[in-house]
Amino acid sequence: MNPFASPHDLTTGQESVVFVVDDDESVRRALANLFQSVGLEVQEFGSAAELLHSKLPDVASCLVLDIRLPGLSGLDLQLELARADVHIPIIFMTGHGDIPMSVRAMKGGAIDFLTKPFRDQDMLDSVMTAIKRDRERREAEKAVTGLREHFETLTDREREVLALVAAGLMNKQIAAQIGVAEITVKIHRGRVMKKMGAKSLADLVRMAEMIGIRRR
Amino acid sequence: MNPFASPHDLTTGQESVVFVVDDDESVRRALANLFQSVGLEVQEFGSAAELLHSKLPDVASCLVLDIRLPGLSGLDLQLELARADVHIPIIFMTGHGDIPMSVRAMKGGAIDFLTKPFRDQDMLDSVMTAIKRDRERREAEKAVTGLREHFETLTDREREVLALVAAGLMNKQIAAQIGVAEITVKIHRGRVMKKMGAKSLADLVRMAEMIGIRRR
DNA sequence: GGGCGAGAAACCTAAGTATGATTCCCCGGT
DNA sequence: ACCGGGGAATCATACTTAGGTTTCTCGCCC
Repeated sequence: MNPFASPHDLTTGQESVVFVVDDDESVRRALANLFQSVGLEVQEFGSAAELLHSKLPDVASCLVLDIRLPGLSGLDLQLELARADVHIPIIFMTGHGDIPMSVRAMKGGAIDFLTKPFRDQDMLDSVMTAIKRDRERREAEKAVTGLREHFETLTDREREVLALVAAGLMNKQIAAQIGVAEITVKIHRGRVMKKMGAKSLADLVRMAEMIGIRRR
Repeated sequence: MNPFASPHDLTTGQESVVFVVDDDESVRRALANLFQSVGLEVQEFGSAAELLHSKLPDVASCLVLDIRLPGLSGLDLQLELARADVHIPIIFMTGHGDIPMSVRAMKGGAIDFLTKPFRDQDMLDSVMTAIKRDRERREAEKAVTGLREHFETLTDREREVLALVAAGLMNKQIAAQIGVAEITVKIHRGRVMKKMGAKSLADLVRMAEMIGIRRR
């Protein structure tokens, strides 16, 4: 073992993990070696259940799955993850797949569907693409989550005002619409800006867009 | 022929066309009948070149392609269309395809990849999905195009001011940044609002987002 | 009592409009 | 080559409206 080994991905300069799910240990080992050779961290699983029951680290990652697995198949696992709202990119491998399978996998959002035997480089390319996509998705998600947290701290009235402000109404119009004095709208509005951490109205409008606020 | 035949899709209530590209005329006729039976308009082509050289109508539509075609293959055509920035949804059919082909097609954005023989209903489902997606894409595109047209009428200065306004700067800050008096900024700003047809600052910010305006 | 909503008064800043004027530059006509 | 017009940018003055903050006061309800 290399004492200088790092948990960080030397290729991308950021932490990332590849989850390998295959019932054949020799295949898992071979893939693990391949990924480790380019500085990627690897976790191995022998079945879909094993992966579903483990707690996945919160870093950019991807799944490398055999289609045929004991218990849940790779495609079943893909469906389960989607149902659980887990959007980790998936790369499928198969020795005996068919076209409908590959189409189903790709429609389900898979990054790639490789037929064995495949070239190591093809697998690496797909994994790199997958991890890059996951990193981007995580960043986007993080931004929205942060906004939503701030949004949670708003009172009902403040949310109402936010929606109308984002819709472009003037304070007096908002006041008429919700039946309060204009000064009250100003106070709510000021609180909304502070709570949301918006530095300008433009900022606030963009935030409202991101968390999908619209007037009913 | 039904004298009450309409150019409008009876199923979706909106005009739409299916382009069928296959070198086998009997296949084309069969597909055309299938699509017409549910009220879809159909145009047939014997080769990729035929389709590329014809002017496609500007309505929600999709492509049904055989992978194997004389001249450009279905996959080549997909690539050509993407290069030409034509984003019409594609459904592939094949009698002798393989997994890498289907994966390539799906990665290229295909809606589906059907192996012959397929059930009529599967084809219809895919076509309906494709047309729905195209209609949505067209609507989104139309909105952005309209905005861009308005944006084109702005002078350089006005665009500069728009970018800074959308970034949330105050008039005085914008004035300092571009080295003019605050009153001048106000004038530009007013013109921007008028030319863009924005009814409020919130409106303008959303427009700027849509056409991808950001401060350098 | 404390959080929340509402609001009055006072005050200040920011934004928007109207009018008029100046300068620069390009374009077309003579 | 000379002249006039028009668009664009700039700015001043003068006002009006909108937005925002602070302080204090109520009323409500858990």
